[in-house]
Amino acid sequence: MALKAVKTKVSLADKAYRELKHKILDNELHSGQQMTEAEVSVLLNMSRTPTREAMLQLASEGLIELKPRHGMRVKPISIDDMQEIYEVLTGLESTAAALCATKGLTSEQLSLMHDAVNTMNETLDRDDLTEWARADEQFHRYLVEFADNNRLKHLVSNFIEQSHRFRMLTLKMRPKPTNSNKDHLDVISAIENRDSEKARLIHHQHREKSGRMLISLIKNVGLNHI
Amino acid sequence: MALKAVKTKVSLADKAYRELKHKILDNELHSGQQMTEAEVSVLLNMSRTPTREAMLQLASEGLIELKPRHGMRVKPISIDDMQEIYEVLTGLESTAAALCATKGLTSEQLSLMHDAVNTMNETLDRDDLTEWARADEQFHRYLVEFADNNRLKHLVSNFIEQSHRFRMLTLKMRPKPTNSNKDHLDVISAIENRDSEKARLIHHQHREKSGRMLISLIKNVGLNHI
DNA sequence: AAATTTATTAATGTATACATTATATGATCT
DNA sequence: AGATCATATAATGTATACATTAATAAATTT
Repeated sequence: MALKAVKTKVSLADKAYRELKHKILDNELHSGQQMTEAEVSVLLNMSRTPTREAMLQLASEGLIELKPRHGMRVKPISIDDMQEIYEVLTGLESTAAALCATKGLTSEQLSLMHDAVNTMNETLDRDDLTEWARADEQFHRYLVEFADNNRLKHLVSNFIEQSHRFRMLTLKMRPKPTNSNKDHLDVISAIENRDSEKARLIHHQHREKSGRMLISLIKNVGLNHI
Repeated sequence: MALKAVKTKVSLADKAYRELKHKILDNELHSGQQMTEAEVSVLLNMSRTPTREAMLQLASEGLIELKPRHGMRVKPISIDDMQEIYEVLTGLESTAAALCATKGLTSEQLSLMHDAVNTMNETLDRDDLTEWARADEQFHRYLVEFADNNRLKHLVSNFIEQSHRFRMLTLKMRPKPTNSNKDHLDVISAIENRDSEKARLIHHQHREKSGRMLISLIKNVGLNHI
């Protein structure tokens, strides 16, 4: 039996969206950097139409801003922006934690969350902060995915992306996150016990605290924007 | 001195977006109704390009879904969708209530909220449910606006829009909302007392209860979608 | 009559052309 | 040198043309 190549047709607009987003999140396109539609279409090697659609989408997601006759600009994130982003993200994830406790999780789901906590411990032990951050984000994404609310999941994903650059910037500046996992385990425990208020509260305090710390780190370095 | 006409240049894409949105929210375009790009461009009397941009935006906001070669479809809202929407909306608005209490409101802001409550009482007294709903929504929008977080405000606005059709559908089916304003006043009081947990909790229970009621009303009529 | 195959049509995604006009540049004046 | 005005240019928003191909209709086979 001949093996057929699986061919998923990706539109150019979708390709443009993904590539631009990747360049922004990985700092290949810097904060404040401007590009006209024509420049973006040259960069991505396609006509203006799909790049324009991609840019409109990224603008609605808050990663870039569009200025007529000046094209797109990678949105600098001010301290106020960070504050806003964290307030929303904290509220959304706490809602997810509460929903997990209300709806209940399977043992497989709980196991995955424990795995993420274990990975965080291991990566901390060997001082691998990048991998720690990955496992941390994975834990948070599980929390939201298992809340079983697709709209919530997409919202949180967008806010995690918006916060990506300042989380990565501060990763090497912050104290080693040795207490993080106590909160994570307490949240898991509250979920297991179906205590939605406790799950919500613990996670809320956890997120609020880390948001405050990130913001003060950035302020202490004298940055107004990133 | 000659009076100059104030001219704000609105793009056709923006015009298309607003008109389509208006038609959906006011049920001029019915749930499940399909239109190809060409049909929409005839309806709106413009070329496909701006209508396409408008449709992409409305799709990302969840009011329509796009299906290649079939165009757009006004998104029917299932019971599950309603549940999701209310879970998110409840979480977001509760976050706003808590933020209002944390940040504190001016006496003007508090006065506006009291005005909305008074309007609700008056409209209830004369059995004007449509105006009551307007005042109710106004109260909720104040809550979010005064939380002073632009991202949160836009999110809530989008979810209020998504919930608009089923709120309007159930408006005449629901019991007269005689207890609503006790909750509203309690929230205002908690905000005045700078008690963020209490503001959050009261509002959360309030929203959760009304969400459950709306959903059960729709189920009792035997509808799976609206 | 139902199932399968073939041909045709039309819908989208993209590229390109065009019109409008904001912005940059250059010239002139103070 | 700085301010103002005029002009040219280029960026966007829109319309239109084109290529691809999914979906539908028609023809053929069972």
